[in-house]
Amino acid sequence: MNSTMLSSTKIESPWGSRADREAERQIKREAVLRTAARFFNAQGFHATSLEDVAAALAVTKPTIYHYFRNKDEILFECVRLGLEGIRDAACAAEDRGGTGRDRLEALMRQYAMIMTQDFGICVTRTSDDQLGEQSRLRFRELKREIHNHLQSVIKAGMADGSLGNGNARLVAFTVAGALNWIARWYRPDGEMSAETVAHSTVDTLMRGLVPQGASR
Amino acid sequence: MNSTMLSSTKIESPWGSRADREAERQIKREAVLRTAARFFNAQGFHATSLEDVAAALAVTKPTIYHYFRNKDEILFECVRLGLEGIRDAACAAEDRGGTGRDRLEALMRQYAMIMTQDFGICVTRTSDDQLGEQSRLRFRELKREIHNHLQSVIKAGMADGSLGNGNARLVAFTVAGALNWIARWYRPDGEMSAETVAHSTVDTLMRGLVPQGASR
DNA sequence: ACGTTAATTTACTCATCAGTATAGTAGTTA
DNA sequence: TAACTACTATACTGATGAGTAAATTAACGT
Repeated sequence: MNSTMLSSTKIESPWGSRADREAERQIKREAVLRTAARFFNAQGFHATSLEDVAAALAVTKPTIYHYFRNKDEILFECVRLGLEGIRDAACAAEDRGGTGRDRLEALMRQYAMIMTQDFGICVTRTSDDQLGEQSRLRFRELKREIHNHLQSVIKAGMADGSLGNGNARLVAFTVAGALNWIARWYRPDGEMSAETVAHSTVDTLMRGLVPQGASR
Repeated sequence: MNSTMLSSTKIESPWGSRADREAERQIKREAVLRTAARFFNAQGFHATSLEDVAAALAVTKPTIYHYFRNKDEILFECVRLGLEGIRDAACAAEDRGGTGRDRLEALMRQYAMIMTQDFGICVTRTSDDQLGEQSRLRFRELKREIHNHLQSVIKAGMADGSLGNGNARLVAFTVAGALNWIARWYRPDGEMSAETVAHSTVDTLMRGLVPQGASR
């Protein structure tokens, strides 16, 4: 390539070095988070040292500290990604129209799917005592937000008659428990696909254990 | 009291010093376990030092080591008590007669109740990476045993028609998730009694979310 | 070429906490 | 009273791991 072929003023690349760098940085941050989440899920938060994470990425610990303030921030970002995924699914479900039951079903399916993924699993396995004071508050805030969405969709369904009546708060906990628990037992390398698990779990919750149409 | 009233050979007390001591020892062991379980539940296992536990009992760390080999043994004993409670409830439910559905309902109620208590909460909050190699195996063993009981009662109900058909393994996970989750949100000082929560959660699982008698 | 900034390393510090060595005390037995 | 055992405390060791200081290299803009 001959430089005479270019005009004197160099064309600003849309992938200018500034943005490039920033993108690189984000990619690296994400890699750290994903790796960390997998370690946390496999060995637990406290049993995972940042040296483990660094080694898995073939770098050293201070490199990680170049991207994150501390271990707490890493854990929080992991659970944030998981929780925001669920929250977004909840918002999408609410906007989607249909009966309360339809919306709840969509929400639960999405929720269940996230529970089979790295950051979703991390959410269920993280208890707030593992986070620092600030993160703990935001963690609780996000969880409460999701619980409120869930509860409100359930209430809507009870109101429009598409769901049976009951204590919406308690029903929400029951649903959340069943869905969250997926993260504890599901193995991606097992026989069932995530979709099958999600579908089937939602179905069980919706229809209950007693035979359909059974008197009571 | 006059010693001449007693025959020359002293009567061996059933509360002889030997047995007395042993009983004292058990009481102290239990106090340690209960205190430890509460700390574990409130702050997490790793965030709880044995000095914390000792201080709460107004003794020092080496005293605890006089009753337990190590921290791992303490955690394991806590979860063992919780898990054996559930297992015993499962066995009792199986022996109790009635349809599969009746037995499942009894089992779930008991299970739910245990999930509102110290050692039961400890079970749900403990992940096996927190235990040593040996304890981890026994922990998993006990959990599997419970899962098997649960699954077999569900299968029995499906077979005798008192429960709707489905994938028993997956249904068992759904049930276990909803029940285990109680330990995460239930607060004894809240509005609902443990009995109410247990009853209501079981009811939701049994009847499902859709209105009864709904077509589909 | 030159200074600046991002990225990464080696080699540390520092705190925490599980677990122990050792010694002292109280009650029991002979 | 002497020896023994159970129990508890003081004062330590040792390992682990979070987080940092400082030096090094690579990349970029001017």
